[in-house]
Amino acid sequence: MNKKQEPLPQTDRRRLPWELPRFRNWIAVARVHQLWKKVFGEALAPLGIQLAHYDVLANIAHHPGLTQQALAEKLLVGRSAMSMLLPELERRGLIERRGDETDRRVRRLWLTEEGAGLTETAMALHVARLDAMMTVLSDAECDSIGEMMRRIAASLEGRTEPGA
Amino acid sequence: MNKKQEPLPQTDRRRLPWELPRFRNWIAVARVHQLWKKVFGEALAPLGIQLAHYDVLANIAHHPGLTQQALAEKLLVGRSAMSMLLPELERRGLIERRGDETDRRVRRLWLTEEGAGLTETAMALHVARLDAMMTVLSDAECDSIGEMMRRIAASLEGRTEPGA
DNA sequence: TGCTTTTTGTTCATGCCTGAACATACTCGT
DNA sequence: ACGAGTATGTTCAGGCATGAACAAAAAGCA
Repeated sequence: MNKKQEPLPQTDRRRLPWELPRFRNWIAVARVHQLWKKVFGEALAPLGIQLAHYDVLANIAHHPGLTQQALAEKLLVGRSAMSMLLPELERRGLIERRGDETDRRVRRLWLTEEGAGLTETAMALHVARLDAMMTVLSDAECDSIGEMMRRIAASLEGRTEPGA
Repeated sequence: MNKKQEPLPQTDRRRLPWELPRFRNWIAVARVHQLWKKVFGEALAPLGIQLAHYDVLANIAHHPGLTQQALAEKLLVGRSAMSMLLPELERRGLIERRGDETDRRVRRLWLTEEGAGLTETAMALHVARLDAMMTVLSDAECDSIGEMMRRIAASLEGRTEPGA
């Protein structure tokens, strides 16, 4: 209507939320998480596994014998994702799936010896990279982030403190 | 070798990093971000768009006329992702791609009137949801998260402070 | 000017994830 | 013991991402 090169007045920049603190701060969180996934994913490549594989292996290491369902919940993905991912890890000899003896529906997950070794290496790498990333924070700052994030997670999952 | 039900001694839990503060704290960050994507993605569904679409629209609103390349960098994705996503948004009449007059390689991105309206609605929803999520934080806490995250992002991107 | 290098965007094969539909197996009430 | 309801895992079609190969256009340089 008015100018030719800029077809619309476009959204009024002063109305945009980029200047709201909460908005800007959240953008920073999202950006860091995305960057981290990129960086750590690349660091993991020499080990021959990907981020999704690592998450699976690390969780089995932490909770040996857990079911596919429980693993999917921990990873915040659907069960079908596990049905597609796990056979590959099993084929590579990193994990073992064996049926539960009392409930023949479930398949419980265990690391093989090779899988446990790889997982330990990968987790050491994980910790090293995290330490490197967090050199810009003091221990207290890092802890305060964790504490606040756990508070937010509780609120997001609907489980607000019983006292409220 | 030893027991039958648990084939391996499994990784020694005391050696696992889940008890390291930095590890645990980072897990919380990752979890919150994933939860948020789930929650906000569902909130966006009634508007007929998905998270990836919203990110595109909001960034065009913030930087009207930016190129596909610049947009991809802001979103931390490859250029090809834009080549596949944008035609759909264009077909739905939400954005407009027009060639630059002086550089005939680039295609600059603009919101249509309809796209601008939808984006404004979606961003209002975004802000509302963020406010709801962050009620468990004080303004100062929220700001401190943002400040620390920007510090981490700078370190991750390799651009440490010139003073160091 | 003319050649090489770089930049921008597209296409294609591939991969992980989703959500619905399904088969199997357990559970609970009667 | 039986049947309805529920839970676990698998399959499949579809969607968004990647990364390499490609075409077109611009920029650098002799």
